[in-house]
Amino acid sequence: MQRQRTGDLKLIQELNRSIILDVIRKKGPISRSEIAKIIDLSPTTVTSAVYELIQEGLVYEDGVGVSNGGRKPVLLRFNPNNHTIIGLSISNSMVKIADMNLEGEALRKEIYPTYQYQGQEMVDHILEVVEQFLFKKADIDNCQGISVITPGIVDAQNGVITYNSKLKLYDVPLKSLIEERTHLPTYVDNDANALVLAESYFGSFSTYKDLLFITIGDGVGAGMMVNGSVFRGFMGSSGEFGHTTVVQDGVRCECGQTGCLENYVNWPAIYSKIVTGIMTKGRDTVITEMIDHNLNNIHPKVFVDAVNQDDELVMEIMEEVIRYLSIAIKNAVHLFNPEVVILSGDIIQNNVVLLEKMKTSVANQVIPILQDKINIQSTSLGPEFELLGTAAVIFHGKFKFQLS
Amino acid sequence: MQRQRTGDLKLIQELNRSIILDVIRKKGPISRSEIAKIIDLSPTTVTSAVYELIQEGLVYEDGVGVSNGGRKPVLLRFNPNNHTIIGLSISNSMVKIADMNLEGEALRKEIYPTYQYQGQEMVDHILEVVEQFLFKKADIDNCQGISVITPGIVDAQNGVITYNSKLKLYDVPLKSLIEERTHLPTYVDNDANALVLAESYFGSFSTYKDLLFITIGDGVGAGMMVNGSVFRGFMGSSGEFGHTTVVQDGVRCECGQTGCLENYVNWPAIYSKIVTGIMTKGRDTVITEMIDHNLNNIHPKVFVDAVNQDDELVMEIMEEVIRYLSIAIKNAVHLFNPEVVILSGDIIQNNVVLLEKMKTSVANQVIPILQDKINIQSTSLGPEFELLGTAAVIFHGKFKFQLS
DNA sequence: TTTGTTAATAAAGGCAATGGAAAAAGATAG
DNA sequence: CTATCTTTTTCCATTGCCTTTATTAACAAA
Repeated sequence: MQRQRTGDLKLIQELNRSIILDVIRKKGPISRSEIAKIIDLSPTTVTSAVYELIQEGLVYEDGVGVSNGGRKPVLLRFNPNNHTIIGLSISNSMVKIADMNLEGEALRKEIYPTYQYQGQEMVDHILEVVEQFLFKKADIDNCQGISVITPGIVDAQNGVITYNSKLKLYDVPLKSLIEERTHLPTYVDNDANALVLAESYFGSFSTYKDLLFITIGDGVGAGMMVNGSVFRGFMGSSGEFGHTTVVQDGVRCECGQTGCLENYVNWPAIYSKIVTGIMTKGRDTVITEMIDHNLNNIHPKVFVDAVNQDDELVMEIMEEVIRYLSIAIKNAVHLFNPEVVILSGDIIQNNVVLLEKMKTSVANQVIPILQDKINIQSTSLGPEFELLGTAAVIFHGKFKFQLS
Repeated sequence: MQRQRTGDLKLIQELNRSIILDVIRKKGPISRSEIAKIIDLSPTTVTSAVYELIQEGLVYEDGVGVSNGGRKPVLLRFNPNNHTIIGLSISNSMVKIADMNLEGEALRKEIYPTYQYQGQEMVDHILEVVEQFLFKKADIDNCQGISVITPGIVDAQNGVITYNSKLKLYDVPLKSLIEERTHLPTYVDNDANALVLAESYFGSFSTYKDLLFITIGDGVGAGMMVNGSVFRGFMGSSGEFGHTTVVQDGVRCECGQTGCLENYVNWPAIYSKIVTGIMTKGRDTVITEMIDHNLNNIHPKVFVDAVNQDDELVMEIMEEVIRYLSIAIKNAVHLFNPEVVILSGDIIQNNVVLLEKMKTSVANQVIPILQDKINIQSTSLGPEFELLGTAAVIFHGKFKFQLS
């Protein structure tokens, strides 16, 4: 049993600073006195906390506001540019590394393919990328640390990649490996967990406290935010959403089971259905033109475009995806009752039709009382979502007060 | 957005007191100096905190321990008997009310049938029961409050029963209704949520921080403990585990869907399968003797006894229950990764066979890395589990430090 | 110019934890 | 049995953070 943190004076201060910084980030520009009113702290305390935050370079004064009948308020803003963070996103196909500010805006970014590396080769590749990147970095001083996110099961506490079958990474202590080489504090987390944090810090869902975040790509994963903090599960393997059973005695999955959601809705599944439609069944579809008769050109974007053109074949395929996905989402909603379900992945981007149909489908399947509360949205993170994920993890670890 | 609590000296004290009380409860009898060592607080702080706890009657000194080479330590114990709590458990068939100490041991207990009451009649019945019970109670002074638990969707924050279809209770503000009449602080919570708390406070699972608690009775519900605190979901409707889809196009459920878990594994389903086996199919089973040829005598205990006698018909039925339940549990485990899944309900009690088979079945269905970590146990709460549930809710609300 | 209001800061006081010293109560070596 | 060392608990002065109560700054309205 990990020891719980006890209370001392430092704890009060940390907590209050964290709350004040949060208010400035979310509601800035804002005056000291308004902060005091909002969170019910004495003006004096706010003043001294803000002084510290300004010293640390996290906050700056930015002119004055309009008077409410007396002295004009001095407006405070969050300053994301005084500290940098290094984000590293590992996916099956590539390694992205970037130097960012505290809002996840990239100052410099590099992308490397994974060269089909697996196991130790992959680990070496990652370490090499980090070292090379740091070598070119001017000021290490303001760097708050390195944040690594990856699919698979991660022990975030110890910074170990426990299990990633596609990259063949088993019990890789990435945190210590990177810290040894760089001497920078390093965080390692699961990608879906990081993305749900990012939605909360940088996205449109900052006011929500119970989120279910679902990514659909080569695999299907989920991240959960519960009572305002990421839920990782006992071994850090929560969110194995892709292996929800949606068909009894369905197709075999590499996990050893049959009928796993993943095999019905991930991109390879959709891709192969499109190909089958075109080649085997000789179906007429707008895709044939869009890809210039080259099947290798079928990418998620093509799928979405076809949906938006109301293509018959693609709509059929999408209906099937929705059918399976909505069963799994429905079950998760019954267990979790999140305030919003956020979908992400290439086939979701700009796909309003899918979102609407999904919402209807889920609403039709849940218990009556939840029916009109179902809220399914697309991710608000934009194209650099992985980087925002890494930034969120480090921001959370460094600047957010947590008891445990 | 509900305002977050800011830090002051009172917060520190509350936190430390709560931690110290917890240590004494779980590890007592224990000396002041050992507490200081365990939680890394200064001995001085422990002494003064313990002084307060003794003043409040929550802790008492109980003799001295063996010396470790110096002065003998004074041993401290948790004193559950100086405060009382009133627990009220509402189920579909009865209302239980009891006067208890802080460990959930009943001093006085009364059980009323529900008389098929529904809606307002039921509410009046509950209020009547509470008033009558309080009327006979000698010392109201030490009473910490009233705790009500009930199936269905509950807004625990505001103490409102949002939705209970069987008792036809919709948006009943029970907390205010009871507080108006009794002037005692009242807590209202969902039964499964309360039971998972009880497992953590009074059961064998106090060291676990991520629990999934499943009740099987007339309905099927789930309570979840996440990072050491109960997870209620956005509207308080988390844990609607009974409406997980386990069969496509299965039997119709009263929720409007088909194939809900509930209809395959709850007691009415099992009961009707037994009756069908005996009456329609003329199956030979030990049950016929056990119930003296009267079908009304078929109770969950009979089912369990038959299982333990390896009765063919009953084993078939149980295998079916396990098949459906394990699908749902498997999905939940993938999403949640709880440290342990706790099963409760009449058909689970003393049913080691079911537990073992369930464990095997779930383990065979989860992703490889989880296979040997699957931990499924029977509830440790004993026959008065509802009362322990009510006690846990009030104990948690009154004596457990929480930030939010 | 006077008066009233809002914003920010300064000084003093309250309070919880802490570290050091001391008291209480034994253990142990000789 | 005495002197010394340990362990446990408590007392006291100190530290540090928040709050209350002025005080100053800056402005609006009359």
